[in-house]
Amino acid sequence: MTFFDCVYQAVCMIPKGRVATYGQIALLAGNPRASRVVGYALHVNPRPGVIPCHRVVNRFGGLAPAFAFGGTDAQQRLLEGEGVAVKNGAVDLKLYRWDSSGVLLEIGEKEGG
DNA sequence: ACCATGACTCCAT
DNA sequence: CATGGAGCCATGG
Repeated sequence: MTFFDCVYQAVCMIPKGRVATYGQIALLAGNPRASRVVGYALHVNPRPGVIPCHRVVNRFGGLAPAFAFGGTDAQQRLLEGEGVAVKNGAVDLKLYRWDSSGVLLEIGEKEGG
């Protein structure tokens, strides 16, 4: 089990029609400072089609400059297909940002009981 | 084995 | 408010 795997799991937790930031994924993965590694984990994206990396954006809601499946355009199309409006290559986090706080609590229960 | 790079983000000045 | 530095983990030469 590597940090990458944790990232993939966290990304898979993102519900449809919502988006999450690298910071959130990094936090769920266990390292709130590893946001950079999260991007890299998605960059290599060993499981395209299984990992909804298109639901991952930066803290500004900006899409990825090098989407693994095809490109930034592909990510936008996927998001729009889920009902997420994309403007100028970015989404409204205030509208679509996924509330991972609930998941954090679940993790805490598993960790500490 | 070592050095450099990368879909980022927070902190200090 | 804007700029610069550090942290994280894995991959490639």
